[in-house]
Amino acid sequence: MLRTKTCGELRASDNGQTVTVCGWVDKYRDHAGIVFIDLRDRYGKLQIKFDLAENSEIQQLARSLRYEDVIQVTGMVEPRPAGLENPKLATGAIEVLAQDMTLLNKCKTPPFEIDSSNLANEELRLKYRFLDLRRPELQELMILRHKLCKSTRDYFDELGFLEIETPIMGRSTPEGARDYLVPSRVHAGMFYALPQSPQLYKQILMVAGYDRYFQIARCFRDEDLRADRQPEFTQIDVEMAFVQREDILQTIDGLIRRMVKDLRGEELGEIVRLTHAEVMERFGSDKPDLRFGMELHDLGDIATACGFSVFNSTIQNGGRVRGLKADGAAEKYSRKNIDELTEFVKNYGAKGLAFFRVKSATELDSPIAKFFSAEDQAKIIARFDAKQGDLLFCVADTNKVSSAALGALRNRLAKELNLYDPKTMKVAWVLDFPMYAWNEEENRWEAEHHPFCQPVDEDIPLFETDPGKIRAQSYDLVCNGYEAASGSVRIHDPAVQQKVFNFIGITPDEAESRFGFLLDALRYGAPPHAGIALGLDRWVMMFGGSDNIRDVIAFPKTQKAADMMTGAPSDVDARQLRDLHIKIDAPAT
RNA sequence: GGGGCUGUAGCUCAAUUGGUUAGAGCACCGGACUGUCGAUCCGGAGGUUGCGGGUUCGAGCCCCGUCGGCCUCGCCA
Repeated sequence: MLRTKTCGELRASDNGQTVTVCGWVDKYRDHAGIVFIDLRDRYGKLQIKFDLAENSEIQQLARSLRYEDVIQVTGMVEPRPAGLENPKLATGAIEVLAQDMTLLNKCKTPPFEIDSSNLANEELRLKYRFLDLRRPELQELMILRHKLCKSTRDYFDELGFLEIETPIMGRSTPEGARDYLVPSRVHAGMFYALPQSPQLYKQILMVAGYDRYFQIARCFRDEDLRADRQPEFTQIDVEMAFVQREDILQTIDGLIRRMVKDLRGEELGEIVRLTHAEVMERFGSDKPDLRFGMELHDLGDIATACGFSVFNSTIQNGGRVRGLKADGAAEKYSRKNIDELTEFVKNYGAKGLAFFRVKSATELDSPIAKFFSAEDQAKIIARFDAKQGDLLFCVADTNKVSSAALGALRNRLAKELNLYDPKTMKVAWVLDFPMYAWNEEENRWEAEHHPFCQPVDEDIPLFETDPGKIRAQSYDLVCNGYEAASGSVRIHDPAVQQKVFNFIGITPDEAESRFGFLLDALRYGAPPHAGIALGLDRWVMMFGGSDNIRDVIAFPKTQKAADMMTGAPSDVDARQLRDLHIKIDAPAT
């Protein structure tokens, strides 16, 4: 070992010890006769003192140190003079008087300063990820991620789960996200697909008798990125046999409580259970942020009879008029601000955004107030339980658009109005998702969750009459506006599975060719089983208070799925392509 | 595929209505300084304004194209 102590662990009780520490020069303060170096490693920072009177050779070397040089220092732990302790540092009560120093490696002048208070642009930081990862804030997130994995493994191990790895190179199956493909050298023209999730493997593990499985599994989806989506990401993947929905919910409740306990030392509050229909109605989103209220209200009855043609025609056409209330925000939002919000909701398909400032307990102030009778104005105010100074927003549109627009508006307003403490976590289950959704473009029914999800038994007759009403035995766990986990009871009857494939337009031949191995497995004594997968990266974000998934992944990709550090993806040798029987047919640039 | 924001010194930013030699802080280099901790003080060097075209007497600023980054809609069983 090149060191006897780390930079974060020395305290006043270590006074008098001779120690050897290693680390990076975080700061240097050169006073000629005395030089201070703040030495940094991932455990903390430590002040090293170089005193001319003690050793002039080391002193001269110390004066040449620059940011991010790597040094090894041997010296004596000393108390700092009274009044000169640094309360900002855990090691601030002491310093190390250097007796010997080795410059282990010089650092080129860094392209940006390792300083979270003045961040360089992200593109540059991603290119020099090895420098950005030195920031204590990112190191904290990596540590948090490790702890979350450890907590997960401990929890499942204690419950008798087995962590089993599944292949990265698998078979491409239809449905779902676009696959990342790996060409086969041995089988010309054939491809492996990277897993979008280990879904089929874990179900087959259930058939194989591994009734409690989990895996911290890398997943790949070739779709466009978002602030919370990377092309490769990590799931805590779970599956259990001989269980019902309730068993999964309770098992995962336990996991979340364990994580909160282990990472924050806190007891998590209630994990409420809501239905999909309820959250769409109350929050306009299937992943509502429950840290604040600001629920949606329906104005359909008032809209039908009011004098505002936009409202009553929307209702006549089968649409909805709904709205939400921003408490006391009437004066906080100028007409210009509201115009911006109007543009904002247009992104979600809304044609406009009606607003009312509440003038009194019975009167509204708005460009469209004249279309509403005194009676209607009072009704609207009562519906929102509004008071003077509140600001009301309404969207008149299809059910889907009004939900999307108001759901997004709700999140935006809450953020702007600081309606919640970003550190709190509000976790809830969303149950009873619809099983299928009609795909307008492809003119067919599509699985909302995935094709292996078991319908609610009593809804099965609806296949013949009203498939859109069939509820799935699926469940999402939402936290702070993120979809944090998603799962379902699976189909274990091959006949039901065949029926579902058929319903979503996969012919028996196709099902047999694409999913034959699963159907076959189901025919060989498949136990009833259910499972779920948690988005590990998102949980780290939530625990770490980050709103950017790149912060919680050591080597993330940019929005165009590129790695700025390594330059991936890249072209390859002609030889490699020849081996893989591949000819490039890219559009000319 | 669509919408929005963005690119000026190594970094973070500024630069009036299109107008002189594109500035500041930090970093870097040199010097001073024995108790600093965002050290301080003095001095210096540092620019293809992402790239390509256009308009103009004159472009960091306007126009067209292009490349990269970020947010977002679609997409993400």
